Amino acid sequence: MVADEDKVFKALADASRRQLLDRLYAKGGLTLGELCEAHDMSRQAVTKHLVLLEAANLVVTVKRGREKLHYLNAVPINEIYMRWIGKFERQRVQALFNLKQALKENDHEQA
Amino acid sequence: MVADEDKVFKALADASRRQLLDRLYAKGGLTLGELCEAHDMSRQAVTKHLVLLEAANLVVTVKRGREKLHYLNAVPINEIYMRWIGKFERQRVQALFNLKQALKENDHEQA
DNA sequence: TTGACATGCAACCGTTTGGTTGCATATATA
DNA sequence: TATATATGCAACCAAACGGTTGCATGTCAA
Repeated sequence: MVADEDKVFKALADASRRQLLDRLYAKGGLTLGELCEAHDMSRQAVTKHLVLLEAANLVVTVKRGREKLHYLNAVPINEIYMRWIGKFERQRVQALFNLKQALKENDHEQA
Repeated sequence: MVADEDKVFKALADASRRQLLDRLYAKGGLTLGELCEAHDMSRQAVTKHLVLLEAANLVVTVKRGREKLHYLNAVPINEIYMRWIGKFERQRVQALFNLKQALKENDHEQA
């Protein structure tokens, strides 16, 4: 589970891969060739990115004849949100308050 | 803005850095030394991680004497959620539906 | 069957990353 | 002032990353 989480974070760490997800968000079922068209790199580079996205379960594929259709799977993103980002988000206002409070206390200590 | 987004994603890509954020979430105002205690690496390694977290604006620091106090800043996480993850999250159910639909259509084509 | 098309696999390569060690600097305290 | 403590800076290194090129495999269509 934690290993999967790490895969997802690492998969999201690259701008090209986030772009691929954006494209699959806009339109599912694209082939490798179609995904390559919009990216300024070799087909093999795109393939490598897609392999990582698949490993992180962010992309699901279906083979149709000699083509491979790609679909976005947002579930892992949801999971990360639920068990990680949401925690910070829910505490955002509180954390800001704590920070300001700490800075204020620090001011007093230095004064 | 996009460059910042990239910094945040890259900062979150490392498990050690996420751990540091977790610790600062649990308790703010920790010094570098205190942050090092729980991690099985050299102080300088932790420093490097904190530098990246600061550059991504995920951690804010205050110097107090010879100590440096670290605080979590969840704002960038919130921004990423707002303008990136939320998009996918909102479409999650719809995307699953689309995927199933596509698989069904694919079945029909192959049959 | 033959040729074109879509994808897969593997070797290679420069750069970035995550870590180390050694030394320098700044601050607190006896 | 002298010494211990907390942090900063820089050089170095192995491994991972993001990309390339070349070739192999599988599938459609004439």
